[in-house]
Amino acid sequence: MTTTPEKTAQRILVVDDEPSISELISTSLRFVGFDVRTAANGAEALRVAEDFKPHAMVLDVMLPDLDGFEVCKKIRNEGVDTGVLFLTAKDGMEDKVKGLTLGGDDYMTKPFSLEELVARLRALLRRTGVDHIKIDDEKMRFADLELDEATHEVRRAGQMLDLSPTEFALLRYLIINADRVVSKAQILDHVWQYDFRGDMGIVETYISYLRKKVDSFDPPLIHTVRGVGYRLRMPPK
Amino acid sequence: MTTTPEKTAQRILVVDDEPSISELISTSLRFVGFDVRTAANGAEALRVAEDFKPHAMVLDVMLPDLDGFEVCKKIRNEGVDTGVLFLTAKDGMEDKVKGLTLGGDDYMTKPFSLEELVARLRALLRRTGVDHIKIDDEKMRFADLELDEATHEVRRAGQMLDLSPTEFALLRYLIINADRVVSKAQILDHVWQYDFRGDMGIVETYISYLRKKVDSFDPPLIHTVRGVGYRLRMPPK
DNA sequence: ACCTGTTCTCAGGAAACTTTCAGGCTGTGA
DNA sequence: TCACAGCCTGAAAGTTTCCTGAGAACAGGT
Repeated sequence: MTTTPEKTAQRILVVDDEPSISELISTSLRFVGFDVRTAANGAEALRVAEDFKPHAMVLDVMLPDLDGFEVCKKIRNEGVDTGVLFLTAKDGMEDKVKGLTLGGDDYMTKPFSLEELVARLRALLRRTGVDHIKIDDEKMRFADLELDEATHEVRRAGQMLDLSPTEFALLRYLIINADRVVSKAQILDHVWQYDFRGDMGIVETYISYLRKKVDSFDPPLIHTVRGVGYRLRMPPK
Repeated sequence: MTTTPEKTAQRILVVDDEPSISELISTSLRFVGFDVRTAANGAEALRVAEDFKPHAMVLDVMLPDLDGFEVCKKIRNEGVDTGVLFLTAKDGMEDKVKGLTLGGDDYMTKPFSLEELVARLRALLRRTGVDHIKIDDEKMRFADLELDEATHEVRRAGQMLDLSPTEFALLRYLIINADRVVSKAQILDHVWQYDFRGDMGIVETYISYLRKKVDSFDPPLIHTVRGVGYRLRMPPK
């Protein structure tokens, strides 16, 4: 996708009281090019939002002081026009959040995968339209590979491939990082849910699956960099 | 949310004293492209209407100061020519509303589904005819499927199908989002009433019903995308 | 009150997907 | 060239998701 470093990085405010989660999210978002700031509670969020004027927020529903909805409402009342991606534990809370997905906001239940988070956040920004910033359309491409978020279709050389959800997420991650080497640990962190406690063998397994489907064509695009990780690229001719 | 004030967006005034409802409605309407303003009571509604000149209003019958009919009457006396979609709780009121809802106006009882609200509002605008604004016609199509908003009739390959209201709404939602994957959560949010507390199993059930009726033909159009949602599409040839 | 069509819950089973594991292969450094 | 760590891949077990039938609950009309 060659995400050229945007002139005006989009500003994201991350609000979560668990430092580990908060940090996990913010480093990921920075990594993919957002301008991130964090807050650990509602009051701080309000303060930060005031002059940071985020384009979007990642907002835990359950905060020590206010709840996420309050925070959201207050910030908007302050005139900050921002989309919100709510985070919620996988419990009853889900219901409460549902209605909000209509306005263009969105929500995810914990635990989630970081890829998923980024994908949703991008979709959200696209909808809530900060239109002076160039937003990539829903299709990602690399070489003769084409991956469509909206339809979940993947093609190679025009031919449709049938991928499972995990395969899809893995390929998306590779495309995002096209031409760069990504380690198995990175892949695990971004494609799997953040609390996954399995071994990295599973990445190998999925790379193998992907190769069978994606690289049954010529030339192969998924390359192993021994001792380091994997890399998506055109082979030098 | 941003929604850069479109040149020709139709203006809707939402009047409801419950902020949560008001917000739910207005964000939804903005999301589908209307230019929305809100008011929390009759007096404010009059004030806003005066210079906003809405093409239509969504108006709660029960307001803290005036009742919805009064508001409606006064606004029209001011010379603002606007259709009205009344909202009413599901109680005795219904009959009264029915009687008073003449002309091109319409009403719905709470809770409603947001898709329904949008559909009705569009129908209303069509009737009260702001005809310099281009309006989509009442029939939606996808492949050999044909769905008529006005008559609530559905055909596949020219043959009439008999769908229940929920089935109809679900199919409409799928057609609106033809070719894109929609998650069960999205479906639930848009097709079911906003306070529905059930689980997503019901979506599966209704998809199953729809398939029996709609996809007893060839080719099947309703496809499941495992782990993601459903998608209406022509199968690849 | 009764019938009818509709909505919703539930549970079994089928299928798809994920994860683990182990044996074999390969590249690299000694 | 050998040995070994790193990698690949098939197979099987484990888990999740989806489909569908059956029936309870409900509403509207007669």
